[in-house]
Amino acid sequence: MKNLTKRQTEIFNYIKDEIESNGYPPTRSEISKTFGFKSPNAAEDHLKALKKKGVLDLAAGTSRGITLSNQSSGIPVIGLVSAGGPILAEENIEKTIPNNPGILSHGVDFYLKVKGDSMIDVGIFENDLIAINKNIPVKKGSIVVARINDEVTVKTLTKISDSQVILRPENSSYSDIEVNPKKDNLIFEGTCVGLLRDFS
Amino acid sequence: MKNLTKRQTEIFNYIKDEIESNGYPPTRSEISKTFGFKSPNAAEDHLKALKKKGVLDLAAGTSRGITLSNQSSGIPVIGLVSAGGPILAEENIEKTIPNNPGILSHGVDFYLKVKGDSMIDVGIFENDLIAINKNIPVKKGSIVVARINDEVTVKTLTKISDSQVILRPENSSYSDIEVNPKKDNLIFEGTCVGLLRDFS
DNA sequence: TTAAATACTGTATATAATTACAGTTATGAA
DNA sequence: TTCATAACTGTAATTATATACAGTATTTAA
Repeated sequence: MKNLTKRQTEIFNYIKDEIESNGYPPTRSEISKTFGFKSPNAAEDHLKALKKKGVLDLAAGTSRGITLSNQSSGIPVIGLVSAGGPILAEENIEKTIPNNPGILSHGVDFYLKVKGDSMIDVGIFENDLIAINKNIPVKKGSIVVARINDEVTVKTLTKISDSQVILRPENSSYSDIEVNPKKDNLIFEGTCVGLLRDFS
Repeated sequence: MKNLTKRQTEIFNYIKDEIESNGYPPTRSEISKTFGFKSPNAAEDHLKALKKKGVLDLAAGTSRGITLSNQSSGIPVIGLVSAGGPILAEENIEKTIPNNPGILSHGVDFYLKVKGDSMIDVGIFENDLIAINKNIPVKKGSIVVARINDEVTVKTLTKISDSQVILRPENSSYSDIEVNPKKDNLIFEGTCVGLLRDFS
């Protein structure tokens, strides 16, 4: 998101939520009422700012003519992760796909396109898209996206302690990966909350 | 859909399309303009009829306050198929989940909840939801939903001719199923176009 | 055959909604 | 210091929108 202020983020999220739950965007006065503005122009100003920052579009003269821009409405699909930067860096985003609230039980921050066959025993195949939530605390038994010394991998987390983390490939041809979080640089990028496969 | 007339179906589909492409529902006059009505009341009447038939909801006094009802916006998830009737019969619908245009390359008519392990070698596991399109012509190599003498099954179609159809389980513990369409009652319910798995 | 439903036209009005203009106050960058 | 941005209040006007009422003609189910 393009440097939204705290307040702008609040407004933007409200609009997004309204669209999702109501099926149509809010009016200026509905926004004002929600945030306690005494003038609908406060909402108007915010909408203009959000439009200027490219996160939404406004249809002139149209009631409730607010739409989320492509940039802000889609969920990024991450292909290969380049070394160094954050996983959601621009250069890693292969495309975005529409948000699909209600299909999975958890929220999805991004999709990761699966490489290799290390998880086929749990039915995760190459080129599947796995849905990742960044905020669920990782726990034993979960399928996690981990970054070990800048290499990103998807495995089942089978042990987690201060001195030892074990990541298990779900494929009998591969061996467990043991990581010492004190020595190695281990980051959990998120937990797998779903899987999407497209037969095209 | 609850016995919509031809005209009502047209109106309903237009509203659905507008919501999908614009992000918000149309007004009475937009509907009227599209269909050539000379009075916005024609649209009003249609909306009332569609509401009465339960396919949409109207928020009173609210501009563009049209929402598709759950019934009409969701895609049915089929659990166990009872013998005799059509696969999409009311009693087979376990729940509905929101439509997700843009995620899969083909349209989805329903989801089928997978039973058993006969397709695990292609990564289709028990309780996965497979997305089914009813209208794609079935062809060799596709994963299809077939009904053989009233029993519904998901298999790979490996041979199809007038006298012999072979359905292959993707699990080495199972054997091919040979069907003679002249003797057995064989119906193809659709082609698998995607897969959805929820890790909850 | 009769009433109800369908599919509209035509008119009218209250109110919902957008949006411009004129300000105020605070903050951070040039 | 000064200007741009942010975050509002307050007022007002045009226009967008919902929606009622009164009709007409046709089709469909009881």
